[in-house]
Amino acid sequence: MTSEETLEQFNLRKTKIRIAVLDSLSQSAVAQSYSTMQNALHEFDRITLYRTLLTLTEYGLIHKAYEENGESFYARCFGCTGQLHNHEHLHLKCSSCGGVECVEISDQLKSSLAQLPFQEINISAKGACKACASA
Amino acid sequence: MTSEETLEQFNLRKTKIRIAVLDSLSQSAVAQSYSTMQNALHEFDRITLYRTLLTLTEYGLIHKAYEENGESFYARCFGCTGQLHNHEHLHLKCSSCGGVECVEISDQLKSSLAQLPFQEINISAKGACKACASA
DNA sequence: TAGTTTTTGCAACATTGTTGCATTTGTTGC
DNA sequence: GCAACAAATGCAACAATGTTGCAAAAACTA
Repeated sequence: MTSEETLEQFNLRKTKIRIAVLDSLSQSAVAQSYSTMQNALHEFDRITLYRTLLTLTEYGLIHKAYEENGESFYARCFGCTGQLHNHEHLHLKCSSCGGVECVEISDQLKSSLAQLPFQEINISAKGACKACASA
Repeated sequence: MTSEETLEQFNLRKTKIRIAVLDSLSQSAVAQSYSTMQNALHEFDRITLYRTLLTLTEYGLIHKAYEENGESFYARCFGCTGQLHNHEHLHLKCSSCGGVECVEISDQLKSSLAQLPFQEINISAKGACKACASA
């Protein structure tokens, strides 16, 4: 599904920056930081980018995958809604390239997590991402 | 062990703010945010607080337990060094009082995590902390 | 295409992170 | 306790991000 179709499905206006952000995150293997996106989308105002990220997060189209030292990394969200996120993965911050990758987790780990009496469980880790590990 | 003795053990100078920060975090059941500490320790300069947190983190006396929306929460660190942290717990952000609590995790979950080929594995969750759950 | 609603871009300000530097404080040897 | 040295503090200054208000522009609807 194209970014335009996705926005239409959620009854969101198809503006240039929303399409650009969704396109960019959809094509990216890793989650992107605010500053990275700001550089890539420098034709747009930074406040507009900020508000676009808020809106897309609110509707569950993207989510903040990782946050470190005040830097936020956003990823395209599939199978999530504004309320419920698909947490069948962990967020791996690559020690080599600095990118943030979503990694599937084992069934054993999933069942262990399912027993916890908490919501919004989030696992992050550091190591080598797929691209850097195979390089 | 008192905060003064701890600082001595690590060959760190026993300054007022270091003792105040260690005392505050040692007595606190939950991790404290930068702004909370800034308010509590307003007789000290905010840059000094910032550098104190850096130094104590570097020596493994405290650690950044949780980070959300640019707000960092610090906790007293026991059984950790600058290099290796004791990650036998998860960080629970209380939906009610906003505090961050360290919660012990099950052996099953520990063994699941031990199988992951990553370092610095960190789990955070949202729910009711001990104090708020029993209230 | 005109009218309505939403979004954008800009100004403005708050908070946090960060560095340089002069002053103050902690520590050590006498 | 005091002098001397090293380290830490407090302040100025600036960068990045977060956040709100508002007029202009763009997207949608009839």
